[in-house]
Amino acid sequence: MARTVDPELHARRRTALIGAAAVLFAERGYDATPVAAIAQTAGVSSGTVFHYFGDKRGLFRAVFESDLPETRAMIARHRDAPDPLTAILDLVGELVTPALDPGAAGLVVEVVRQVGHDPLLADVLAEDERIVEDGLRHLLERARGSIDPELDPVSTATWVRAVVDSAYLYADNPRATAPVETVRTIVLRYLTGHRKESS
Amino acid sequence: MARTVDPELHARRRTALIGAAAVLFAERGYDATPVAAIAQTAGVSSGTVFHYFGDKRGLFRAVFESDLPETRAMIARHRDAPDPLTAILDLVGELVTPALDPGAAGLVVEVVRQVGHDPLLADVLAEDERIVEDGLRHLLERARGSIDPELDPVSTATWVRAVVDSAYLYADNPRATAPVETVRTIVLRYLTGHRKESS
DNA sequence: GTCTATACTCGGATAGAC
DNA sequence: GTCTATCCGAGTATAGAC
Repeated sequence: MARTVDPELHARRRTALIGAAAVLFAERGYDATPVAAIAQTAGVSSGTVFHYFGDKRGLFRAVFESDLPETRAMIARHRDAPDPLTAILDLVGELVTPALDPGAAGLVVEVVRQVGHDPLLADVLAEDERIVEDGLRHLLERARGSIDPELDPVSTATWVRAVVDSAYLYADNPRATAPVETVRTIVLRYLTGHRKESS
Repeated sequence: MARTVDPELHARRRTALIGAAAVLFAERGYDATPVAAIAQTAGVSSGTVFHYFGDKRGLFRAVFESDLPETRAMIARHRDAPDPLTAILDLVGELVTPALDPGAAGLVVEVVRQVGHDPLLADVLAEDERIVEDGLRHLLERARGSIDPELDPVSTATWVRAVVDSAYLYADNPRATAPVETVRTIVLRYLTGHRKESS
């Protein structure tokens, strides 16, 4: 045995690296970002990166693994809210908010690029999707009374997620104004707009 | 002057190549598809591909350039329809329909991957977006009376397009059932659902 | 550093147009 | 019959995998 590292320092370095990786991968793209640049931004040596994450791919994956706990917490927070429809809208708002980050669009592109090359990354993303979709489905079932009864909770949960994702796709489109408010409105009207149905 | 080729044969070869390229790029991805495989599928030699499209990138681009005229025609067809709201919904339906194609999801991924590497491809896609968004904006302005008056035509046209694109993003998701009908419903309710607004 | 796979080139062959 | 745009496909240079 040798030196045991301060676990708090360890965690701080991890988050620093993940943060730097998210920014640089988003700005310059995965291939064009040397691991050394990320290490330097985070203030550690490039060897440390490999020690923490195994390889460059693992670092990229960690960016998304790191929000799994947050996603879980977010879903848990809304799961048992008194008004399920309001909970769905608040959840949707929270899900869209990170799309306001300037790097969001860049990261989306890199995810699409990399997911085909890294099955483990695909697993991480699938897990994230599962968590969100389960939470939405549960809330949709609870909201049965206040939303369109024709909407099947399973496919509707997927479509709500689809609309949320479109905000990420359009994150750098200047005409896609007020994403949080707009996506909330679209989802609210989709779920409740079963009155005035023509055509 | 010398040998002028039968223009019909020329066009047939072009479409055959574009069709084969669309299928193979969607199935195997851009990098993993040799030009020779596309040439063989289309029944021409690999040299002909370069003769027609310049380089591999140009062939990929041609897949999307080739539906610019169709997009223009589609927009023109709906532009002066008597009922603008119905026209918007029909247009949305037509825009989503190609997402039913088995290759749609694969092609979307490849577009996202390639667009950063090919400014000319970006131009083609931007032109397609411009055509669709102009058409939608025009119809939204005409529909002023029958839709939510708070909706700004410019940003709403973009958001409608965003919802349409989400159907492509989710084209291979088995839970995203009935994309044409669902996207039509989402858009209809978004545009007209200004009654029951709570939260 | 080696080696495979493949994007692209190029000289020659072909098949109309005149 | 000649001339040349078009097409073919083997060859080459090279980028990426291991």
